[in-house]
Amino acid sequence: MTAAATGFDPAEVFSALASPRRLQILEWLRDPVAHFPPQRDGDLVEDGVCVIFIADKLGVAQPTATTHLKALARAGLVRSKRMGQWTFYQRDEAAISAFKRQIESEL
Amino acid sequence: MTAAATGFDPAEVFSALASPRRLQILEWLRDPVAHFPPQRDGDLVEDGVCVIFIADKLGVAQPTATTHLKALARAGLVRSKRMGQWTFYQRDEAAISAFKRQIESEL
DNA sequence: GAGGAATATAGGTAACTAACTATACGTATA
DNA sequence: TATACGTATAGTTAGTTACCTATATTCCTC
Repeated sequence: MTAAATGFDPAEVFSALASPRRLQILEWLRDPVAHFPPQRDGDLVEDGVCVIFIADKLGVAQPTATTHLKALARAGLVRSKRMGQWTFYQRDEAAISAFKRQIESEL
Repeated sequence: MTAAATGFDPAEVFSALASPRRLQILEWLRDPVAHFPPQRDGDLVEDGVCVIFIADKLGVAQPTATTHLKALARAGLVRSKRMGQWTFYQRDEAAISAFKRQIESEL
């Protein structure tokens, strides 16, 4: 019931979080302006951060970063926004808060 | 700093939680009396639940259950207590609460 | 001290994950 | 319209994980 109600599969969310790389991404995305350079197209805060910035900062190839970001998105922790040739990723704060509440009561 | 202060490696704890089996174990251990038969040696609540009960209820072989339980113990979520030939496992509520607080502030 | 019981360890296999390179796809620009 | 750029997908490889069976270890009991 609870999983269906919130839309979370707890094991999937925990799997997404079970990676230093992905935890690092989530931390950076808490304050994109502090961690990434300005973007030409798309606002760091309003739209999110483009894949290449994240790949570079992580020190991994772009497809690897895409995989990590899609894992976070599948878990519901981040949202992606496609704008032209860019895909911007940002935290889904509402979903993250909902997940925290679920942990608080169920763990 | 935070990880060292609490003793948690967040990625390791999340890895431990990234398994339906292990989440199930943690849930059962919230109320051992409701989920397991009485034990001859060792109190379900005071001492914890023996490995075989957990293996049987999970429907896996005993070594598999041991592996899951050691993963939870390494993450700090459960404590094991050896009494004679039995090893009893119980939740470490203080550690679980500390982890929840860490998530609340850091995630 | 021999046998049995509970747990741990060892060893093996199948499935999954993380990383890479190469390439395809879609959009913008020259 | 050709080219370049950002992202996604495909394919490969190495490492990890989950499970099993078999066996070792430890402890209790007779």
